Amino acid sequence: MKDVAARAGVGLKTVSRVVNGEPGVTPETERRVQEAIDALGFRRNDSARVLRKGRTASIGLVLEDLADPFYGPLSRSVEEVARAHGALLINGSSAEDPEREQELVLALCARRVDGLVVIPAGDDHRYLEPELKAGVATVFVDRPAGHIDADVVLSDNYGGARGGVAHLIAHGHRRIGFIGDMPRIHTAAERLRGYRAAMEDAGIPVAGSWMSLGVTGPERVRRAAEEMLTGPDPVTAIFAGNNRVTVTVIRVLAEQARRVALVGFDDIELADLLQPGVTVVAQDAADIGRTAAERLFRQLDGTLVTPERIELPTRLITRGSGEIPPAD
Amino acid sequence: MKDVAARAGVGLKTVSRVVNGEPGVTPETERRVQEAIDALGFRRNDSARVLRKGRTASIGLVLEDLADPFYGPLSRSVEEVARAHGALLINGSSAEDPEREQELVLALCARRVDGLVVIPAGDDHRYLEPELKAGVATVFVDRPAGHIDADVVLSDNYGGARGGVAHLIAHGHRRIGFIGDMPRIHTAAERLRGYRAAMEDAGIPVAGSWMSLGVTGPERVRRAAEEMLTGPDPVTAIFAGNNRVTVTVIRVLAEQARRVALVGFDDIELADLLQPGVTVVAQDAADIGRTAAERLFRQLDGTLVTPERIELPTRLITRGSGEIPPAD
DNA sequence: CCCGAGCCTGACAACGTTGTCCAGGCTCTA
DNA sequence: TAGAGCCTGGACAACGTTGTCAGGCTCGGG
Repeated sequence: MKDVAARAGVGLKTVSRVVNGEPGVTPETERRVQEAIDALGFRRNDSARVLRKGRTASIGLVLEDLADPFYGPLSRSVEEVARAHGALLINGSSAEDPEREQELVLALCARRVDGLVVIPAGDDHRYLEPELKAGVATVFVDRPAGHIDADVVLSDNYGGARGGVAHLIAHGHRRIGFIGDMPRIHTAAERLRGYRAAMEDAGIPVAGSWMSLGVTGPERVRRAAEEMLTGPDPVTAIFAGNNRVTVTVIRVLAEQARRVALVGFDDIELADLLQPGVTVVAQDAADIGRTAAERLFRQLDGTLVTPERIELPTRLITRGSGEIPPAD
Repeated sequence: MKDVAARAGVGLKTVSRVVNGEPGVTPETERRVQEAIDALGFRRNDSARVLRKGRTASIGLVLEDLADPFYGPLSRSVEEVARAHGALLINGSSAEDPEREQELVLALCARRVDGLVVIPAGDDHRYLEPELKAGVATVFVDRPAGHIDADVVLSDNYGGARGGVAHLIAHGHRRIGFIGDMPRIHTAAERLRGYRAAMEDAGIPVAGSWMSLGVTGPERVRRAAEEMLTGPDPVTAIFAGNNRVTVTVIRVLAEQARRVALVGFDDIELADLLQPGVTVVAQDAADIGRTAAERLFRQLDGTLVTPERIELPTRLITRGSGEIPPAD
């Protein structure tokens, strides 16, 4: 900028004015400055700008895994909202590791992002307290924050799972299996709670062998599914706790002789083209992201003060697999 | 930092030393400083640090659409490499709009990212020349840069498409349709070229009605597919130019009475579970991202100087749909 | 002709950090 | 015991930008 000023024969501040489109510059002067800028290939240094102004016009997004199809649309919708507010998006994957989450979040805070959208991996977020006090807007997504009071936007995991399992029960099933993630993950716990509630509503006692918790990785899901299908009290239907589980269960069921019903939590692409189509409890990732990001910017506006918990409804999409009657 | 220094009763520089783990501080002093840091919830301001040091330890990733399943694994692998180098990832979607691409890239340059990974939307990147000269490491991905000399990492689109079409020809097809994106997109053009080459290799003249170019959006793809299936010279097989096209074509074919062969470019999830399984020419998005990011950091190291074009091989995965014989 | 109002413009400090340099106190050796 | 050398700690400038403020200019009215 110094160079530009020198070349245009004007003061530093005048260049700054031109660069920022501030008023009070003669067209002639502006032309000279613009010319110098082009000639020198000058680009404003936003780091210095941030240092001076205090706002970075960027928000951080910490999620579990960018490669997971659930987070693609979510990131995208957060990005769109950010863009509408002139902000950039910095994002990182925690890989479901609390320590990595904290490391990422603090790195983002050190960058002085204006706000944070966090899909928590850990369950204690007290480390964020100084940042919150310092004015970093924060919205948690998909799972609530631990030990601090903060905005959270999530799906109705409990209600969705309950509805999905009730759907299976309505189609005559009583021996229904549940395969889900580690219950320390909030969504997994809530979906399990929904499963139990639906079973209890119908007065069906749940056998321990019907529930497989903390199961991750295709091989373990496969083993869990096979066990509940061939065990002493074999299930006639399976409720899959998330999209990764659903996919593996589909593979397992395709190998089975008897027809087993399936309802999965989270929609998956092409679910309607499979034979049978996969019935799912769908959540709208884009909507979740948009809602969270909008709340974030309202926090920044000052429009929003009190932390709130926003639960978005899920939708049961029937496509065939959930309507298969029990085979016993 | 000033406050911390005051509270600990030491000089500014000493705090800086503690924060950065520099040697030359007595354990006792360090303890006092650490205590003050904790008490005040101090976090180093990286903007100021960047301003002083010149490096931001962040890289920008500009892609077409974060929500596209092809880019999820790509982003993730870029992120992993960045993480290994202690850098954060800022990313944005160009939505296939050249202007938005430029806007994003320049915003990232203004942030002084150390490097850029760009999946180009436009075909003229001369606007980047001053930045390149200023030392911003840049790697293009998936498509080459326009009018500038820069690193590019991409799949062998030509060879992959040619192989995929040859596969159909080997199974007896002669009337093979091609549905692809706008030929101004490099990948689309290359795949089209591969299609033509395979047809020519087999001595098959291509009817104009077999090629549908610049087709985007499910409705238009659907119409294109239906036209080439029911037209005057109906095709017995379709080569789909990208994953979005493939998905729509699958839907259309599922509604057809006669069996039509299909090979798609890009793998899609659950392709093996469909009836029939979908034969695809797969590219390894994670590998592409990793290769690009590694080149980027080698540019930053100074290990790499001359721009290069790196073509990664594709892989034909046969699952059934591409092995259907012609139905006429 | 003088004065005040209004418009451009530029000098300067400040944002928070780090690199450079120097001072003071200490230990060790001759 | 004096001098050399090391270790610790601090003062200061600089990174590139912007907010503040004041100076100089023009113009119109009295």
